[in-house]
Amino acid sequence: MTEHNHPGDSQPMRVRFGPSPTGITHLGSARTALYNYLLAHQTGGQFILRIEDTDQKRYDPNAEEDLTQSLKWLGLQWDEGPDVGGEYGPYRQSERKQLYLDVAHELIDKGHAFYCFCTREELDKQRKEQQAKKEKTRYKGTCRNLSKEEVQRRLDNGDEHVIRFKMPMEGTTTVTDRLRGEITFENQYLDDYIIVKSNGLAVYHLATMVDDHYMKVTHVLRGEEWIPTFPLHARIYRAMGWEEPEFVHLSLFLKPSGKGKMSKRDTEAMKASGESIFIRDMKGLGYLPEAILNWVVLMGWSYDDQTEFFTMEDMIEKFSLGKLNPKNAAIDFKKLDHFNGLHIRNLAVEDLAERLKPFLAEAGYTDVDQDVLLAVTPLLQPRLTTLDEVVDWVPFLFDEEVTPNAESLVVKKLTPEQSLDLAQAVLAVVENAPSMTHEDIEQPLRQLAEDKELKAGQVFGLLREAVTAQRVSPPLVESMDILGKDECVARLRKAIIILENLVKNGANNE
RNA sequence: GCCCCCAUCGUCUAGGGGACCAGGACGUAGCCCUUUCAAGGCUAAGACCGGGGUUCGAAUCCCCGUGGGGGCACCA
Repeated sequence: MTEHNHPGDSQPMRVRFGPSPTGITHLGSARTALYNYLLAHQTGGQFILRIEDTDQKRYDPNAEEDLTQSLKWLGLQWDEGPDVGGEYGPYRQSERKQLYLDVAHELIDKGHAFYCFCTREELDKQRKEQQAKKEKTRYKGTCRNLSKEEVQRRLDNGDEHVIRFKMPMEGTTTVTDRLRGEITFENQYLDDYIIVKSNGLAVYHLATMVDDHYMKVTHVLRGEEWIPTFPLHARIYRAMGWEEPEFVHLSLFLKPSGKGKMSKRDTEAMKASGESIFIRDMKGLGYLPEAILNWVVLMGWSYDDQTEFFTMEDMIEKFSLGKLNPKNAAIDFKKLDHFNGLHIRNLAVEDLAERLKPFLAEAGYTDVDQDVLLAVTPLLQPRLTTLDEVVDWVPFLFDEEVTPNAESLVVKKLTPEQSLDLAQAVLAVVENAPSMTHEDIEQPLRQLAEDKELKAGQVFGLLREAVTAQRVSPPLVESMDILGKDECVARLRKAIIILENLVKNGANNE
């Protein structure tokens, strides 16, 4: 176990989030970005957004837009980045090509890197041979010790080439990860990694180290999938004589089953069941950014043995590298639902009402009455798990025509005739009440139930169907109050007609 | 196949040699509250991967197994 807190943890941290624009922003990225954001804000440092677009083949022009939209929606605004600038720009790797080349050449001059003219075909062949012989796969070193003259000759000749890092053949490389302590690799199992491609663009390994150095990044937070190439990264730093930042390799998110990382197939299966790991989808699914953040911050980090509800403010105050957990975590959407409910309940009524509007609009309720919305929102607040559920609760308030179901109007344990009779009695109570408030309506209705030797539930059940025509609804009396007495009376009359018809038809059938 | 990381309830986790017959949360079950549905309150079941050490004492430290995960590209 490493110590929990390092002396440098309270110094301003310069951290960066470096996504490659190749796909849709997902939960794993959101967590990395969040941790970075938290650290920067907690220490008064800077959160840098750097676009790592050195792979032109996989480049997706929509990815960057999706990324910035997702981060902004989550509330993770960066201090420096391609759109906002900063004194260490540019913040897009494709615009920093020369810088990487300069470092690569310096590495060559210092004897830490070399030009390689081997063709892909040769390389593939070598690799296959090694695999067939069950040997470790490592570059054979054909171009490792070419003479200066030979190199110059082939360069002048325009021969296609890459630049490789010269990894020692023997000895070990020890690197330090914040969560795991020292990790030692045997150099013989490492490789002479390509650091500049034949098109002249650096690969991740070079570009990112160069950027982190020149952008004065103090703490690198990245996924654990980078541990295998960590020795290369450390060696680049050391070869250049740069001071290494602190490296923190975060645990990976596993699919809900806990078996492996999310694959494309998994994400599609998820969508079918109304779940998604893509931030832009989660918005439409009715999740709050506050809830997503709260959920995700706890996948790999904890505060103490009790507290789990966190606002952004809480997280900024309480987050710490020392409490990070290196164990991979399976995604659990049930827990997200829980946090979403918690954060919905934590919202101010006006705020929640505003956030419900897009979902109402989606269902066709484009011009809802603001007063009605504000009146019903507190009733919905403890009942909603996701925002989209609002449409299940409010049709009775916003639909033009509300028609109760005849069968449902028949009260439990009563005949249609008795139900009709009861409905008329209920109508009388409602008509006589001065208002639809608890004080004016609840007690008379209970009295009615008592007089008729019925359970309160039977009376309220009939009334609920008549007034809302919904199987479930917000609390009845409050709902009636929102509707107003006149509307309640009208709906009750309509229900009575429906019951009368039922009784008539029932009689005919007999 | 080779290299690396990880290992506490089904899941997320607390745990830093004695405070642990292992605590919290989600989920599950039951009860209470209740006009529907929730929310809320209470309760229950549920875990230290196995084996060796070290130690008076191990969930905690070490080793070996096993299991899970990741990496082995002119992708990141």
